[in-house]
Amino acid sequence: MADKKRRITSVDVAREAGLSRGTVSFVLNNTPGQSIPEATRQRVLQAAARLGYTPYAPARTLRSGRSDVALFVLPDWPQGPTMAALVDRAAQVLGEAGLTLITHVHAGHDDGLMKLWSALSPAAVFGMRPFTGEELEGMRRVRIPAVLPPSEQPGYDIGGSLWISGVGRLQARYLIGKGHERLAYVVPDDPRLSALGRGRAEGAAQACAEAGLPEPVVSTIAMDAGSAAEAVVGWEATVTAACAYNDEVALALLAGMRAAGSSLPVIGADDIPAARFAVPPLTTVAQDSGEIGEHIARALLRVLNDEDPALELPASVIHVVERESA
Amino acid sequence: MADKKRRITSVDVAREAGLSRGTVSFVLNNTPGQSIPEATRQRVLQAAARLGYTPYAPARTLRSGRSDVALFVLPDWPQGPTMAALVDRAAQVLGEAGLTLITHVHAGHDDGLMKLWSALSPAAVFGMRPFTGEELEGMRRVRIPAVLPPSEQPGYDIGGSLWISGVGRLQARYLIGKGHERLAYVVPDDPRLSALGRGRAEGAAQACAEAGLPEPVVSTIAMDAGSAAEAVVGWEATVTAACAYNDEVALALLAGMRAAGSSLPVIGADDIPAARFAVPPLTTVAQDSGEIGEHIARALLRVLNDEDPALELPASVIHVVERESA
DNA sequence: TGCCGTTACTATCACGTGTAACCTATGACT
DNA sequence: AGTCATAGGTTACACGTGATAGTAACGGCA
Repeated sequence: MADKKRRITSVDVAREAGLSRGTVSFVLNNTPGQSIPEATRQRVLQAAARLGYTPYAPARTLRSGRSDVALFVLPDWPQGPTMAALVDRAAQVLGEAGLTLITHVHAGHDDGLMKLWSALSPAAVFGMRPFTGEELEGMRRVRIPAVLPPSEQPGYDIGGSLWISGVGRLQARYLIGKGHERLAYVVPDDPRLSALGRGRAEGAAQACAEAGLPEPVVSTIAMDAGSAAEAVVGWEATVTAACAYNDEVALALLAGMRAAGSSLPVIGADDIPAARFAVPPLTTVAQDSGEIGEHIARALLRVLNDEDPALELPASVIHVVERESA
Repeated sequence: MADKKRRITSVDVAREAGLSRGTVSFVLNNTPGQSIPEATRQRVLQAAARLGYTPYAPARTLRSGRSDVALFVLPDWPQGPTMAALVDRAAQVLGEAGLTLITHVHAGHDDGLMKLWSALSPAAVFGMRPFTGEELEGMRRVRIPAVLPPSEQPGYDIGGSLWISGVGRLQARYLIGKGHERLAYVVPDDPRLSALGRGRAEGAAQACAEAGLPEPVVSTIAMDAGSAAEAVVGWEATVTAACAYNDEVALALLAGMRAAGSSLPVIGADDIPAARFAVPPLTTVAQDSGEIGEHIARALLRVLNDEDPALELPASVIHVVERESA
């Protein structure tokens, strides 16, 4: 076999079928407005199958100006199963529309994103984190058809506020509904999470304001029981319940309270698998990440069709999972 | 602005600089064997910067036959921070070599991988899970230069055995070192995890055999405390300590033992953040995922240079984190 | 018969890039 | 003065594909 050398192109298929390359292309793309007898069509299809022909994406993209990959830019903070389910479902929906979903974790410690666009020239990009002005400018330059950063981009807030401040709001409302009036909001000291942490804390603050209550005390902790215990002790008797930025922080908080000998209601966020096994089992705000993923995918597809992307994400995609910690 | 219409090509840069496109290309790629005076070089560079020129990847790939994206195929089972750190580090190493790392979670419920190769035509592919024969055949067809599935491919076992059976072996050895002679190995009932679960259980079995002990009892549990309690009760008094497939299973097991009123030593795997906050804090096997990521990246690069990829992964990348659960 | 319309194709261009081949002054050397 | 090497470029081709324009054969119809 001359295997190692050349890739199989549509020219090979044409030769094998005894037809011209144009005809092959018409058949393989079922180009509308062409009349092709069934016999010829089969001849092409079988020749292609026999040779194992696969169209070469770069050439196709170059010619048509449209690639069929969609790109999700993920932030580098730790991603749980929530995000995985979201991406999985989005991939499924986009796949039905002929798009392949790719994810890229971008740590932000370099200008990798620029390279990424030029390396992929994706048909659509969605950012799980807001893009910087510089990044947006770069995308504008290479004319990427669809951009949907969560929030911060007016008109493009695909429910970003729901994931972020919405979660905080729901946590606070739940505790307020249980009769608590002085809340704490606990965020981790990981700088990568600070933006998101602030956003959720603000959501909680809004809920408090709506209920005519004072703002929550915001405490930053390191991810160990000692640091959490310090924070708990610092609240003295003023705080009666705490929201955690996510379940891991909530677990740290529970550990801290065990160490400090205190015991306050705690509500987490994300419903990680470990939450149900905590002591006590953790009450938390869960997201229907599959639905969110589908939602994002559909919005991307609408943007690709030059339609209005702004779909409202139903509030039902986040809800409280009540266990015993609050 | 005629913004929306055309993308900026090297022709535009050439016109702006008052030179031919060839010269522009030579400068931008600093092609060796060309003599270009500094003045001209600057003229080109500044023109490119002024216009915000970015080379168009599909065209470049088409011409050169070599794309600069590397692809990690991730399995669809839940990925923790371990995998994230691995990918992040690998992306960094590959980035230094001019490659952009892309990840794709493949649920396996379709033929998406085929599409993926044709959509990306990556320079290199690494699979976090073994590939099927069909998939390998597809890759061979489109002539993807590098393939490094973990294990199962002779000569391509880039330490796969270390992550899989190696972890199980280390868990069992630790418990054996503590004087236990009858072990259980607990795997989750998630079918996506069964292959990996079996692999780790086999590692534990090997360690037992080496120590002249009977095989571990393998128990499959659903991820809730009730199911875990059942398994624990089923062991009666024969089992004196348990290895868990991962930390989440270990946490379930601890919850199950609380429910069943028993208390056996348990060792987990992966060292997720929640492990240190468990009751009791979880002893577990941690992996230095950054180092593993770097390792994989370097192996990929070697394969791209037609060198031998087989690097030994040092055993030090996995180690026991001793806490109180075992 | 002459003209038209349809069928079933083929020939050709364009996409943007990398690079081998070619071209033209300018000195240097015999 | 003639030859030649070299710096400093320019031209032309190839990569594989999608689509548009063209063309030969053929049937229908006046």
